[in-house]
This record gives sequence, C-alpha cells and structure tokens, in this order.
Amino acid sequence: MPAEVSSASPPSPPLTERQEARRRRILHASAQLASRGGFDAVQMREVAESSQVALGTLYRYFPSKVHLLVATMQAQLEHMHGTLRKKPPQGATAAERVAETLMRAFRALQREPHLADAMVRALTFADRSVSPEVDQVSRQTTMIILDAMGLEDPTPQQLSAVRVIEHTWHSALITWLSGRASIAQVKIDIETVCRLIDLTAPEEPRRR
Amino acid sequence: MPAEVSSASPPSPPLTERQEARRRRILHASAQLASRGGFDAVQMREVAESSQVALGTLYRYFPSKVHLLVATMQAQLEHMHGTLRKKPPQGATAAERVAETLMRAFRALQREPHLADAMVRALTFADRSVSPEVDQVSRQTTMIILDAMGLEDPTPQQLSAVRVIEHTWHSALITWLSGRASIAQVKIDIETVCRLIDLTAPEEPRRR
DNA sequence: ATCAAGTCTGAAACTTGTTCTAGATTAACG
DNA sequence: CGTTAATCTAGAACAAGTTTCAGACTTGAT
Repeated sequence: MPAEVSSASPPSPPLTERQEARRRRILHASAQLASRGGFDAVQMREVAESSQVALGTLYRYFPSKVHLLVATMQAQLEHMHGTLRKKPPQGATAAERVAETLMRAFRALQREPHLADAMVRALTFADRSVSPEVDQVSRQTTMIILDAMGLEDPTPQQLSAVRVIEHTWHSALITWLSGRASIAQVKIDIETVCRLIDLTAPEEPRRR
Repeated sequence: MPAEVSSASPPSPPLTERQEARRRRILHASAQLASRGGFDAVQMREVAESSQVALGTLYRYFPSKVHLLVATMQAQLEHMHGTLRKKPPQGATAAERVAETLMRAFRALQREPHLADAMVRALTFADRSVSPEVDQVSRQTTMIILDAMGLEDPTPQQLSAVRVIEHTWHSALITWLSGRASIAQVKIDIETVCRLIDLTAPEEPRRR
C-alpha cells in the first residue's frame, strides 16, 4: 500500500515565474472575454491570442474550455470570500446572515452578468473530467456559507441544510441567467431555503 | 386589442401524419442515442441518420441540440407523470409523499443514467433561446410535486417551497451525474429539502 | 558552457454543431 | 389532374472546441 500524501491531486511541479504569469494572463483574458459576452464569447483562440500564448499552451494549462472557466470561477470566488470576510453579515440569526451573504454575492454577480453566465454555465455543464475542480468550487462555497452561519463544528443536519442551500443557489442563478426568474424571485428562493437553517438549529431543539 | 388565446406560442400549424411520424422518429432516436452514451453521444448527424431524416429537416423540427434534448425530456416527463398518477405515493405527510415521489423518479433515472445525463445537462445548459421549452419542463415538474402534495390551491409559501425543491432536485441530479454525490447523498438532500414543506404548512404541521 | 528533457509556438487538421443551397417531393387548392 | 407554395433531401460549407506536430526556446543538472 503506497502512502499517498493527498488523494486529491498528484503534486504538480511548482510553476516558474513566467508560467505563473502566463497562467494569470490566461485567467485574466478569460474573465475579460466572459464579461463581454458570456460563455459563448470565451473562445479558446481568442483567449490564447489575448493572453499572448499559443493555443496548444492554453490547452496545456487548462485541458478544456470548461476547465478554464471553472478555474476562472475559483479565482473570482476566492476574491469574493476575501471581500466577505472583511465585512461579515450583520443578521441576528444564522439564516439571516446566510441569506444576506448570498444576496451580497448575488448583487456582485449582477454587476457582471455575462461573467456570471460563463462561470455558472461551465460549472453545471462540467462532466466527470472536471469533478475535482468543481468540487473545489463547491467546498469554497460551503466555507462561505459556514462562515456566514458562524459555526465552529456544524451538525450533520446543518451540513445537509448547507448542501441544499448550495443546490438552490446554483439552480436559482441558472434560472435568473436564462431569464426565467427575476431578481426578486431569486431573493425569495434564497430566503425560503435559508429557513431550513432554523429547522436544524440545535440551540432550540424541535420536538421529535 | 387582439384576443390572445395563449400568450405562449404562436399557434404553429398542425402537423400532417408523416410529420408527426418524423417527429416521433427523431425523438426516439434522440432518446436511444442518449441512453447509449449521454449528452455527447447525441450527435445531430447520427440522430438525423437514425431517424431517416435529412440534417436540415432535423434542424427544422428542433432548432438546436439543446432544443432536441429538452423536447426529449418533455416526452419522458410526460410518461413519468402518467406512471406516477397511477400509483400515488403513500406517505402520511405532504413532505413524505413528495420525497417518495422524487425518489421514485430518481430510481427511474438511475435505470438510464446516460439518458438522464443528456437531458439534465441540456436543461441546465439551455440559454434564453430555449426558455419557453425549459419553462414547460419546469411547469410539468411543479405539477408532479403539487400532485404529490395533494393540494388544491397552494399558498404562496408552499409555492416557494416547491420552487426550492425543484432547484434542489435539479442540482442534486447534476452532482450525482457528474459523480460528485452518491445516490445516498441525493436521497438525503431530497429528504432535507422536503422538510421545508412542513415549515410552510398552513395548519397544524406536526404528528403523523 | 553544454546537454537532455521539458515547454512553448505556429500552423494545420480533425470533430461536431450549425447554416446554406439547389433540386426533388409533397400537400393544398382550383 | 395541374399549379404553386411549402417541405424535404443530399451534400457542401462554416464555426469553434480540440488534437497534433515539427521546430524553437527554457530550464536544470552536470
């Protein structure tokens, strides 16, 4: 039995300075093109050109368009998590704080709807080959929600509630992006699902 | 002001016998190919060949691959709704009945995971041009859930809960299809979100 | 400084969704 | 029937994601 250090990713060799720079240029170009015209506007040839990299190189860094966009989302999420940390939500209950946090994220997405489109579509369209990356995004989202709840160690019920909140969050975004739900409707959906948190709160146990 | 019968679709001219037959052949071929290898295996040229129709004709009937797969889903959903009607769920509470119904649907999808993959991926990848069709699928799903709840006229809160259940249902399916969640996990998510129904029940909700 | 291995480039090729065209077939109607 | 408009067919052509390849460039180790 070989002693695996981490079951996640084979420890990819560290990147050189110039490689890091290339990677950043690519992600920047991707986000820029996405902001212009959404998923369809992120064309691999254009990304390559914008970021001064050969097409083959682009594919070496990101093995598919979906990989690229999911990585773009990772970057944006990290940025947002940082922003949220600085200004924690003010609500009195965990449910309120989570709803407030998600609405804040939602407003950020509204400022760049095309970028949101590209990232979310990529995320939900991703197949098994992108699972590790998508999982990473999911973990990051979970962290953001748990942060908002302000919990040290959540109960299994609470984790289930968080999962359902994430499901609702993603799906509600999709309905908004495809024009089938209004901003107000998304707000209602978020607030509705956040009530699940109260249901699972241990401090005030329900009779059972 | 013209009296519109339905604001949905301009009344498309009725199809002839042979056109109906063509449409059925196309949808059948689509479902068959999807069952084999999922979204990627549904190739427009192959669908055209399998259904004995020219490529241009296929595109006249379904203006894109996503349209085709969403229509395929409509057909499957209708079939499932019929099946479910015949054997209504037995649970004591509305939440139990909804969970039971969704799990039954889930088991049906498990029998054809590739087909499920094709349909669900198309559904969530659909852009605005497919909104009417996707909306139709959504309405159909809402009907199934409301049927399971056994309600005459649901309250706005209950409708919100149903929306959130649908979100969770779609997103949970995606995580399962992409191998990021187990069947057991999907079950838990469904049961968790169904608790929202109790939360919104207008009369005395506890007991069984 | 030199060599080997790995990386990057530019360009072409391949795949599959989508569009277009010219001609054949069908349907509706007088 | 014969005409006319709509539909269908076969096939080429186009668009964008992906793969491939030969040669130039970097990097790390000696």
